[in-house]
Amino acid sequence: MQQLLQERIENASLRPGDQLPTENELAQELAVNRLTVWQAIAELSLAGQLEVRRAVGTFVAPPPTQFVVTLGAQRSKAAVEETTQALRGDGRIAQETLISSAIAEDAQVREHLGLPRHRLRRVDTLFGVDGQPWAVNTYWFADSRFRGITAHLADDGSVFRVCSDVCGVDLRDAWRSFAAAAARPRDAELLDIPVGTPVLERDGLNVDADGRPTTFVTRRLRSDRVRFVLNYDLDD
Amino acid sequence: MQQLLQERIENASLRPGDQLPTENELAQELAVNRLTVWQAIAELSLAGQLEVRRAVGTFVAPPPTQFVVTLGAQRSKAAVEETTQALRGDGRIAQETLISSAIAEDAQVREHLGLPRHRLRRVDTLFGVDGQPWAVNTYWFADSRFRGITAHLADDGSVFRVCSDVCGVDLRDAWRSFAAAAARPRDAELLDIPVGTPVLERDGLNVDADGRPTTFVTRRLRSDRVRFVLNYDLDD
DNA sequence: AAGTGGTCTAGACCACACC
DNA sequence: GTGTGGTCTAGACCACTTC
Repeated sequence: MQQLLQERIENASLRPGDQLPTENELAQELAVNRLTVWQAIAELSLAGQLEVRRAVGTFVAPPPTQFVVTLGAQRSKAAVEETTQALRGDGRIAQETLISSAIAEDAQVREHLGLPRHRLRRVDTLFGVDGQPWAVNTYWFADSRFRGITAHLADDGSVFRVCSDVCGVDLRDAWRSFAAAAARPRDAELLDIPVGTPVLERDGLNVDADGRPTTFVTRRLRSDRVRFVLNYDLDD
Repeated sequence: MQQLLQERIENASLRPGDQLPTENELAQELAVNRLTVWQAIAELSLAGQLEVRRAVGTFVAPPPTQFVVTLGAQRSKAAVEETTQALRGDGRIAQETLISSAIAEDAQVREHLGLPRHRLRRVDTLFGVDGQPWAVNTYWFADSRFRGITAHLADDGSVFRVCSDVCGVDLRDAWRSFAAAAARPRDAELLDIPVGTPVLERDGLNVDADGRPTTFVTRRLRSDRVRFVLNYDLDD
């Protein structure tokens, strides 16, 4: 029934922005319970096909308009922070605010960083653009190397900027990885999206000027906001 | 209540693989309705934190073990099909099967391909590894350039292989883009996942030997299966 | 105040995995 | 057969937006 309802809604040839009948109307027309209608709509909403505005109505969602971040394919320097730069060039205001900073432990991060004897610090931040939440970031690094960084981050939450300007450590990218994931309850709250909504997870390892692994970063970006592009050089 | 329930489950210090109490037990213990329990579990399941085995029980999901596909950062030739190659090197059997092939239209695809006067063909395939579904692929190209391709695809669903071996067109990558998306009902059915589950969407434009845009490809990959890595050269 | 979606209860039946 | 999760109904109350 739920599936049938979804197909009906899909095939109703509605255009983006169109409003659906209310849940009560749909329930009556199709002779099903309103909860059933609600569940069908909730699924399509999670799938990004419908936009539910509480106390207003349910609408066909417009296709997402994502901001495109171009990845440096060849550069190794200065690729760090390219998102912020690109946004600035687009006339937007990017801001990173500190959420938490604490000593923590994670086996996988340790493996990436390769610092068996160091205490690790985990710093969480929220990245926003024009006042809207875009990403939750988690930074990992040896506490000893950036001692006292938390105080600075309270003023300026941009971790890489503090690493560079305050601590004098120049970072460059070693690698980055991309995957899709579901928003966990904590992500969901910070990003203002329902639990389970897709997020784009971008992990990365940064090394210092001597090539030693220094920071490991996980960003979880709202999938409706960002897309990454990798351009290939065609003149080989 | 639902949120409270989720927090309880999260903080219950359960290890991956542990089984939760049954829905009836949870409902009774917490004095809520079983439907409420079910909804809370369904959300955490969508978020990838729980694994529900129908008629068996609900378990704490193990962290995903994703296959890592390394992106060529510098190459422009032969990067096409690198996933298949990497899988083969890993001893896995990759297979692509034709789902549909038809003349179709899409404004955005047309913009990418830049072929205003050609009829476009859309080919859909399912990419599987070791018998498991991994991705749904959608290929777009000028029908005239690959006329009669459908018959060949019925035998060998690997579109790029047919383009090269049968049609004699050598493709290379111009760009690729990465985003997270939610599985639509059709994706969900083919990939054997619930609607709304995160998928990794990888679009790409391929050009022929002369650099002319030739095929546009969208892959939607199961997020629990694949992750892409971009390595940076460090010797500059 | 009226109407919308969000959540919850109580109860029922079903499909499925496992023994 | 037994117990699991999956779905559905009927009815209720709530929070929120809009007028």
